[in-house]
Amino acid sequence: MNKSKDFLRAIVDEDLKSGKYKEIVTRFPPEPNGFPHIGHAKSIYINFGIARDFKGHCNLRMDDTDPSKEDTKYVEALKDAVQWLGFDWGDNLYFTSNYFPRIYDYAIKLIKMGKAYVDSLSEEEIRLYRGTVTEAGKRSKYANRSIEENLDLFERMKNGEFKDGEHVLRAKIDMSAPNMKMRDPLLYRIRHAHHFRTGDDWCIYPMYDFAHCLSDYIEGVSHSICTLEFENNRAIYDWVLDTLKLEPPRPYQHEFARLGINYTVMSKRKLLELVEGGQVSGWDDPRMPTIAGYKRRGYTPESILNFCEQIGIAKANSMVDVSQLEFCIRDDLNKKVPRVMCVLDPIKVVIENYDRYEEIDASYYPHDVPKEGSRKLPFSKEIYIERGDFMQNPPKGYFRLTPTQPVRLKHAYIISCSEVVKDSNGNITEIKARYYPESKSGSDTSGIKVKSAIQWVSAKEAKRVEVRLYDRLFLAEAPEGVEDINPNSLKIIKNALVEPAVISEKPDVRFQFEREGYFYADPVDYSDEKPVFNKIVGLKDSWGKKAKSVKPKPQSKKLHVEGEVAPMSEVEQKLFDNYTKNLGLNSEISNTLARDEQLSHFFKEALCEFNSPIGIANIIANEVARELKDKRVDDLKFTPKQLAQLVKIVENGTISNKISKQVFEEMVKTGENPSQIVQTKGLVQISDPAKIEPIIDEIIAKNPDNVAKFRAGNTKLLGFFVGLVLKNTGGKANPKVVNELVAKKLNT
RNA sequence: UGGGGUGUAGCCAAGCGGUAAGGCAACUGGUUUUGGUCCAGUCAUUCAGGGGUUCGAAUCCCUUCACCCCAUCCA
Repeated sequence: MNKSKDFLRAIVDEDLKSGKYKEIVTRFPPEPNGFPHIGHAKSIYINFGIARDFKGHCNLRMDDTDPSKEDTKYVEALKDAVQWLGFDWGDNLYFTSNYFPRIYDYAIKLIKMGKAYVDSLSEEEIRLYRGTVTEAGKRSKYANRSIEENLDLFERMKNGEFKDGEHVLRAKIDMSAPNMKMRDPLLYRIRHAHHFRTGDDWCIYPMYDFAHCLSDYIEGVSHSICTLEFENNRAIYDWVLDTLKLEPPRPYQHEFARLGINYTVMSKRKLLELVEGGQVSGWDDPRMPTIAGYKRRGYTPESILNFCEQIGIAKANSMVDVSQLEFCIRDDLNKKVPRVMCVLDPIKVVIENYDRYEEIDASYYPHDVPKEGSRKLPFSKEIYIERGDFMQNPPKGYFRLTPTQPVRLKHAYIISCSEVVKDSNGNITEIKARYYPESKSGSDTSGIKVKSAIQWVSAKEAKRVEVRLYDRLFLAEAPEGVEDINPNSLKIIKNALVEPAVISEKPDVRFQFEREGYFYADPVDYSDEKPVFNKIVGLKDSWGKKAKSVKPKPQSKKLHVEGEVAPMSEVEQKLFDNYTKNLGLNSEISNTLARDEQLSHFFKEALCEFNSPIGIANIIANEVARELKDKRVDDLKFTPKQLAQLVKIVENGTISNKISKQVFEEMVKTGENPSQIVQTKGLVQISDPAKIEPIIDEIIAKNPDNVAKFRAGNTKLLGFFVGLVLKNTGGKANPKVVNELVAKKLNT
């Protein structure tokens, strides 16, 4: 119930409450230049999910401002992905190219405002003029063209009078801005290319930074959610919208960390490399982290959505473990999918004492899956079992068939091994076995206990199928490129054997091959003549894990280097010395104050009002410093004098230190006098034990569990009780007194 | 290096001055005709490091460190 919201939802919630927006509008804005991957799924889930949760809507917008890379086939793939994941954009499918005329008009407006100019520097020069991260850039000599000239040139750019690269339109912002993105960003470039939607109507195209914010605005988007690498672009986003003085409400950009999953790559470039290099069969290769890949592999949309839900949304760059995804698909399929039997690596078993043929009625689902359904399972003298399910010299803990250990054939009888037939090389070619007639599944009266039940298929009735086993595409946890590729990521088994029910089923159905994993009929290569199954994911395998030796993970202890602190100036040093030697401040506080001119000045003034250096210094170095982080002293609503008064009433015991923070907050907001605030809010400290004790008694009575825990030695809980008492008194109880009383009462 | 961000367990991730949520992974044990599922339990004396403020700090202040993003006429 009390589920915590992610930071984006918290922002949306706030914006709705404050009345900033009437309706929440988000958008999923991919560039149609490649196939969507699971990172897009996260973005889709966030944008459509937030819209759904707040009863707004989400637009699907193709960000098609670069005609050289985009294509209709990608817009189809993108639409497919959104639909497959179960989201609906309704009528809200848009293209940035729809807005080209309006974006052009906005550009004209900027030119007329003197905020944009046509630059005729070469590409090379523009880069040079931009400067570097540490050096300011310099403005182009074309920046001071007249508005008329700019208008004329821009129109002629649009009319196709110039070649690619001859001119660009740039925003006139600041060539020395510390944010590189703000150094007169390009707004339009000339590109004589055929656009897949607007054809040859345009030969100038807006850049992302100009088109995106305006498209959002045009569509009435409220929250423009994108990934972290656009943080620096937010300044332009705001600049364009603000400079144009567009009628509110306008959209704001918020960034989250893109999805990374280990043992795979997620960038379009690297994905394309795999496709073009032939490392995979295409964008929909079941090993690809593309939506098309997962779809073909047999992942369900529910499992992907659930994965997106589980990984959360935050701003920390992170890499999610694939096992989290694998859990999601197993978890989903476990509840849904029929169990059938398949033998991947067959070895023949001849049941010497069985000469009949029967069809066993076998349930598709285990007892714990509440679904109905069964099929006829043919059983006969000759069957196949998995080669790995028999061992002549088994290790300890082996549960399957051995010369001395019987095993159950799932849904059928218990058998035991009577003879092992080998070829001249010593390889096992056949197992002779005997069955126990009274051990039939469901009516077992044999009394034989087995440790395991294994899958099998009847030799005559079994069907041959191709099974494709997939492993991770890369060997490295954070692969760089093809050099890290896993050469064994695909293993094809041409002649696996399945029970007949498997291929009589209709396509697009998933199975669990019992004890093996989940499988999906390949939607591309499957045919009646040649059935092909993709392994979606294996079952958890605690035996296989145990059998393999587990490698211990090396744990490195974090080492830390102490960095160098910048030296103080002479003035600062003098102040510092004065603070420590004459006023008795500790070095940390002295340091903070001495190094900040605003703080030291504030301190000096406050001291004139009330001479308590330590008290005043503490609150300035802590609380005032916080307020001054994004403000200047002149913008503060309270004065040094008022601050000194605050310290005074703390020191004379009128209010507690805790309450002083509350009073301070109020001073920040209103600039009122501290004593006034204390009076109107009734914040005077309660130190009388007689008033506090009954509250403590009540709380102790209400929390017997925690009292017991405390008495059992969990002394951390003292804070819990103190907190409750303080909460109960509105923070007014004297915490020192409360601490003492609580400790006393709990210990008796 | 200037600017913008981020550091909570092996991996994600809540937390916003008062008992360190949850999921994955891992590990016990139980159930089981899947070595699956399910169930019960274990798994952070501590939040990148160091200091400070406070009765009390993952949360506030100072400082150091590490990592990511920005110098495409890509998005």
